[in-house]
Amino acid sequence: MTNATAATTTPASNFIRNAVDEDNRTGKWDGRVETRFPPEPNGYLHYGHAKSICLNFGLAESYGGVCHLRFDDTNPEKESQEYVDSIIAAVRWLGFDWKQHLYFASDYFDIMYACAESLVKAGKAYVDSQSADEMRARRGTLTEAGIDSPYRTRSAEENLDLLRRMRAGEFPDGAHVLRAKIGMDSPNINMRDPAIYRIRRATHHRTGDKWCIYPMYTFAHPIEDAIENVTHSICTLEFEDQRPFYEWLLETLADAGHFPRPLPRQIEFARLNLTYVVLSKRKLIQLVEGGHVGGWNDPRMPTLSGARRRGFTPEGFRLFAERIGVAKADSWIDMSVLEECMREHLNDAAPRRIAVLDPLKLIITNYAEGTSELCQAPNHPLAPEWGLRDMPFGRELWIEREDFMETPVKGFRRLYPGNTVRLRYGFVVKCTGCEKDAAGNLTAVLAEYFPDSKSGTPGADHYKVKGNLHWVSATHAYTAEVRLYERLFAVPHPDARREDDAEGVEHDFIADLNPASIRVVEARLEPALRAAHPEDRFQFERHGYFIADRFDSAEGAPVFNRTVTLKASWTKNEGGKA
RNA sequence: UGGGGAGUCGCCAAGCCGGUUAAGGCAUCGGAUUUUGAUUCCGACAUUCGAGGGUUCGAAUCCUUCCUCCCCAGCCA
Repeated sequence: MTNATAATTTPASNFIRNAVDEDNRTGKWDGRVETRFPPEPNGYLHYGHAKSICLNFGLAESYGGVCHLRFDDTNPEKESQEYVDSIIAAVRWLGFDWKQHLYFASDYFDIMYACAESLVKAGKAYVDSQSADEMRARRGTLTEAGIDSPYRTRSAEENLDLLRRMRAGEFPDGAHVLRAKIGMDSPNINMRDPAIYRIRRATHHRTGDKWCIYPMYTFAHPIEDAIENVTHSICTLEFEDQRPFYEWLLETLADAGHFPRPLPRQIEFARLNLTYVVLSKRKLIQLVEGGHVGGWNDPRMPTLSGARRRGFTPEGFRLFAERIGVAKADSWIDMSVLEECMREHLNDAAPRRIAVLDPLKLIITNYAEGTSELCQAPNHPLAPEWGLRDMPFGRELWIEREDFMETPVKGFRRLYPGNTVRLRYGFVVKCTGCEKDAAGNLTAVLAEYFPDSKSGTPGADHYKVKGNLHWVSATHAYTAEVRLYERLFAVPHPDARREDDAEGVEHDFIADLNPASIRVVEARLEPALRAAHPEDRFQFERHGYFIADRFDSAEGAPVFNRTVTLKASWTKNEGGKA
C-alpha cells in the first residue's frame, strides 16, 4: 500500500556499503559478505541494538551474504543463559535469520588459548604479576607515556610456564595477567600492552568450570571474527581506538599461521541516540530495580521485549533503521521518528476497530427502546478485500467524552447542541442537548437520528457533515482494560546535565520520568474485539494503534496496550485549523 | 594538554581522489481528496556545506589556521 512495506528495497548509500562495494570491486573477498551481531549475553537488547542488528543482518541480506549471531561470552561473571535466550528471541522476533551461524565465543576458548601461547612463544605477550593498581599506575596518562612493568622482560619460557600454570589454576584470581607486548609509550593508550587474559574463577554458563582464565574482549573479538571468516566486523565508534590492536593481533596471528588472509576488517559507526528515553544499561537497570517500570518488558521500556509488548513491529524497526541511516557523526534521533515508522507500518497492517476510551452516554431519543440493528464497518478503509464486520447500533451508545462540548470552542466540529454529525458507519444525528446530575456533571448527551441516513443505504450520502464520530452500542460493548502509554520521559534529554545540577553530580534522570507515561482506563470496545488474540494489532479509529497484551490477555478477554497514537492536527486546547 | 573520530536545511543524511542549478527521507508550511481533524496526493522548503585564509577558470569537495563536539588511562564489552 504505502512505502512502509516496500521499505527494504533500496538501501541508501552509506560509508559501510561503500567499503563493501570497494572490496567487491577489488575482489578482496571474492564478493563474499559476512557480518556478525555479537552481543554479550549480560542484559536485554534495546532499541540501540535494533539499529546494529538491522545494519549487520541487513547488509548481509542485501549483498547475498550471511550474518552470524554470536555471543561474546568472555566474562562469565556477568553473563547467563537467560540473556542468551532473550537475545535469540529478540533477534528472531525482528525477523532475521542467522541460518546455521549461531556461535559462542566460549566455543573458541581452546583456539584462543592456543593463540595466546603462540604469542608468548613469539615473545609478543608476557605474564605480568603486578596488581591491577600497579598496572594502572604505570600505564601513564593521556599525555604521558607509561612505564614498563618490571615483569616485562621475562623470558618466553618463563612466560609460557606461568601462562600454563595460570590455566592450570595454580594462582589466585588477580595474581597474574597475560599482556600483549607492544609498547608502553604508544600515544594510543589501548596499545600500551593491553591485558588479554585474566584469572577468574567463575562458573561459565556454557563451559562451567573448565576454565579459570578468560580472554579479554580486546583479544577475543578479533579472533572470533577470524575464526568465523567474517569479512566486515561492524561495531560502534568507541572501539575505534581498539582497531590498531585488532589489526596488530590478527596480523601477528596470521604471520604465525593461525589465520589465512585477507583478515576481517573492523568498521565503526555511531551508536543510536534517541530522545525521551535512556539506553544505557546502567540506567535501564535503575528503572527496573527502582520500580519505576513494571520490568524489562514493560511496554514503556526501550528494550526489544518492551517494544514487542508495546506493539512496535519488526517492520517498523527496519524502516526506522533505514530511515535514520548509518554514519560516523554523533546524532540524536527524535522519538517521533521511531513512532512515525511504527505508524507507517501499522497503517498498512492493522485492521480498524472502534474503541471508546473515555465513555460518555449518547441517547438517541427518537430510536425505539429495546431495539437494535447492525451496521457494517470496513476492516480497512483502503483494503476492501479485508471485508466488513457488524457493529450493533441502538438507542444508547457510548461516545468519546471529548467529542461533546456544551459550548463549543472555535473550530470544534463534533457534537454540540444544534450540530449534526455522522456516527461513523451508522447514522447521522443531530445533537438536541444533554443531561446533568444534581451536581451539574454531564451524564448524557441527547440526539435525534435520521433514519434515512444509515451508511451504505441509498441516499445516505446526501447528508453533509463535518464531524465523524466513533461510537459503540452501550448494550453490546465489551468493557476492557486498555493501557494508554506515552513516552517514558517528559524531557528530550533525561540524561543531560542541567544548569541547576550540582557540580560534579550526575543529573537525576529519574526526576524526568513522565508521570503520565501510563494511564489505565476501562474502555468500551466494539463486540468484535472480544475475539482478539494476544498480539493481535488494531487501529482503534481516531485514537491510534493498539495490541492485545501477550501476557495479560485471556481467551475471550483481551486487554490492550496503546502502541502509539494517530497524528493529531487538532486539539480543543490548542485549537487548530478550523 | 597525547591519541582517535565528527561537524552539509529544524532532525537524519548523500555528495567529499575539484566541474552544470548542493541527492533523498523525516519534520514543517500551503493546497486537493477523504464517513478516521488519520491516510493518500500535489506543491513549497540550504546562493549554501563549523569559521577565516589560500590554491584554482572553477571548491562542500584540495591546502592552511582556528572553533566546537564525541571517544580512550577496566584484570568490562
